[in-house]
Formats: sequence, C-alpha cells, structure tokens
Amino acid sequence: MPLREAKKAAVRQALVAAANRRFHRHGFEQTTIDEICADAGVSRRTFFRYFENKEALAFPHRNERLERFLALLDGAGHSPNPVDGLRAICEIFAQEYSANRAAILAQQRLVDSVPALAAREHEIDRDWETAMAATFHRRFGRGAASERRARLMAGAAIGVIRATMRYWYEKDGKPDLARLGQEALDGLEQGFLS
Amino acid sequence: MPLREAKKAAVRQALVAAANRRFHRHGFEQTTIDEICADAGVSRRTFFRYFENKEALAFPHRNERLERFLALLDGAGHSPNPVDGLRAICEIFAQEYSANRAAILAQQRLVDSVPALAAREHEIDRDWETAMAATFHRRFGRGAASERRARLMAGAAIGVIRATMRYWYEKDGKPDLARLGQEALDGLEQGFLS
DNA sequence: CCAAAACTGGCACTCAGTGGCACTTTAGGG
DNA sequence: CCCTAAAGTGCCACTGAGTGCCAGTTTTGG
Repeated sequence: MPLREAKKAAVRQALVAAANRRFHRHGFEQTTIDEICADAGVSRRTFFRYFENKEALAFPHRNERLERFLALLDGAGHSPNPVDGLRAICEIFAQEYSANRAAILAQQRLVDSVPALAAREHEIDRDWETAMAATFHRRFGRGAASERRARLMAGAAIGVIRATMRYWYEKDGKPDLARLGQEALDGLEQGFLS
Repeated sequence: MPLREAKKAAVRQALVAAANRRFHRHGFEQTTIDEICADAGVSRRTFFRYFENKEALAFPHRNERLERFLALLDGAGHSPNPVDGLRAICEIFAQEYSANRAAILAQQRLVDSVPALAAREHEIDRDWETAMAATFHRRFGRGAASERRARLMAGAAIGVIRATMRYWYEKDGKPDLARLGQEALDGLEQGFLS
C-alpha cells in the first residue's frame, strides 16, 4: 500500500476507534467532534474530510458491507428463484455477525438509543433494497411487470431481514441467526397466508 | 375550541405554511428557521416549542396519520387473516392519497431530495411497522412463535407498501394506487415463489 | 532533487438547537 | 369584573455541527 493511502487508513481508523470509545462510554450526543479529533490527533477540519458528519462514524463499514452484498448477489448462483441466492448470502452474513456478536450488539444498542442514528440505518437498508431490486429485475427479465415484481420482492425481503435482525438483537444475539434468516426467507417465498 | 388552543393551532399552521412555501421555492437546506419564523410572525425560540427540529416541519401530519392507521387497524374486521384488514385500510388511504395527489407528490419530491428527510421518513415507517406487529400479535395469540410471525409479517408488509408508494411516486401518481396496493398485498399473502 | 498534486491545519463564519429569565396573555374562581 | 396562577412568548447568550478559504506541509513521480 502506498504511504499516502496507508496514512489515510490509519487516520480513519483512529477516528473510528476514538469515536467508539467515547460513544460507548458517554453516549453519542454527549460526545463532541472536537473530543474525537483530539483523541485521534487530527484537526476538526480534517475530520470532515473523512466523514460527512458525526452520524457516519457509527456506520464505518457501510460501504464495504454494501459492496460485498452486491458482489455476493451478482455472484450467487443463477437459479431462477432469487431467494436461493439470498439464502446463501444469509448463511455468510449470519456467520460473520455471530462471530462478532459482542461488537455488533454494542454497536446496535448505540444506534437504537439515538433516533438520528436509527434513521440513518434505514437509509442503509434502502441502499440494500435498491441493489436487490436491480439484481432481481435483471434476473426476471425486461418489462414493467417484472420490474414491479422485483421491487416488491426486494421491499419484502428487506422487511423480513430487518425484522429478523431486530429480533436477534433483542434476544442478545442468542438465537441461531442463520436459522432465523432461513425461516424469514421461507415466509418471503411462501407468503403469510394464514 | 378554547381560545388558547385555537391560537396554538394557528401558529402551528402558519409555521407549516411558511415552511412549505420556502422549502418548495428555495429548497430545504437553503431555508433557515429564522426566515420561516419571520414569515409566520413568531420568534425562533417559539418555533422550537412547536417542532422538535427543522425536519419535523416536513411531516406535519405524522401523528394524525399514525393514529388513524392504528384506529383502522384495531377496528378492521377480526378476520383470522390480518391481511384482510390491510386491504380495507389500503382502499381508504389510496383514496385519500389520490385525492391529494398534487400536494403529496410535491411533498415527496422534497423528502426525496434531502437525505436527512428521507431518513426521517423511514423512522415513520418503523412506527407503522411496530404498530402493525403489535396488532398482528394480538390477533395471532400468545406465544413466541406467533410474535415472531407477526413481526416478520409486519416487516414484509411495510416493505411492500413502501415499495408500492415509491413506484406510485415515480409514476407521478398516475397509476391506480388502490390496485397497486392490492397487488402488493397479494404478494405478501401468497409469497414470491417463482 | 524538484514541481505538481494531495493532504492538513487554522480561522472565521452560518445556522441548528438549548437554557434561563422576564414579560404577556389566558383561564377560572371569588 | 378582577386578580392570580398557569400557560405561552420573546429575547439573549451559549454550545456545537458543518463549510469556505487559504496558507503551509507531505507525498508522488519524473
């Protein structure tokens, strides 16, 4: 890695680490950007060259996660039924989340305790939904009907996924996330007809 | 209505009206709270006694809508299948939205153009989802399994509803919203199995 | 080793949002 | 009708987020 790039990564990492410490110790609103900068040894002006705003600090992996999800979606077997692809991806993410349970739960508790962060999180969900809709649409083929179908399906998918995550968070990450995910996708596939 | 209450309603209305004019003419970020207050003939300090923040101005009916939805949900026939209730509510809201098409589309364009507003909008969706989940749960009866089912269903429902609304907005409110809604609920009921 | 490009720091500025206090208006009992 | 308590408002000062600008420093590639 070129020196310049390495330094940038280090600064970014320092900011995230400092922010996490303070957020978890004193809360999000109680932490000022100045304090984070001081801890990270960087000027406030520089902070805003790394992050759009304070909220962004709470989702440092936003872009990587999305890109990885996209790659997996595209890569996932070209089965006619796109839920099959989701099932595979579900396994991968479930494993990752379970492995980092403690950190992820802490992060989530922070997000849930700050309305502004909760709102941002939904923005992220929307990115995923859009990505999914585009992929499904590509798979379903041309046509307005197929687009609508793809978008409905993506919306429902994000809906059950988010509901599942919230359930898992609520139960302190105790349940088997992969299993919960598969059950959620069952509902997506077969519907909720009583 | 007692005098005091009437005055409060008038001030609130004046603030919303002034904000709408400015937001639509010059954009959300370009409008300062000071300007809105000047138009409405009220001090900045008072503004914050009516609205939590600038964003709240963009969703003046947030609470009424949620309460009405809740009432309808509770009131909706006690059919074993809660989607039936949603179908009825869908008709009512579809009619209201179609009747106020122009205003609602303008509002939505504003929301979509400002990330912070889009984020807040999702917060609202979550309120609806929570309400739905609680109602479904009540209808499904006690038990952890029934709660999970209720929450998955509510998540999926909000997912398809939101996707439908976005589609309708995109098409400038031209399609028959009631019909779109019923199709979305079909997907929710019967699933998306290819 | 040198110039261009990338990065950083510091300063001054705007605006959102809050706390405190004095002042005005309304409600309601005598 | 009047007078007091409560509700509502205005003003001021303050903190902190976020931005524009420019000067100084570091890295890169030739």
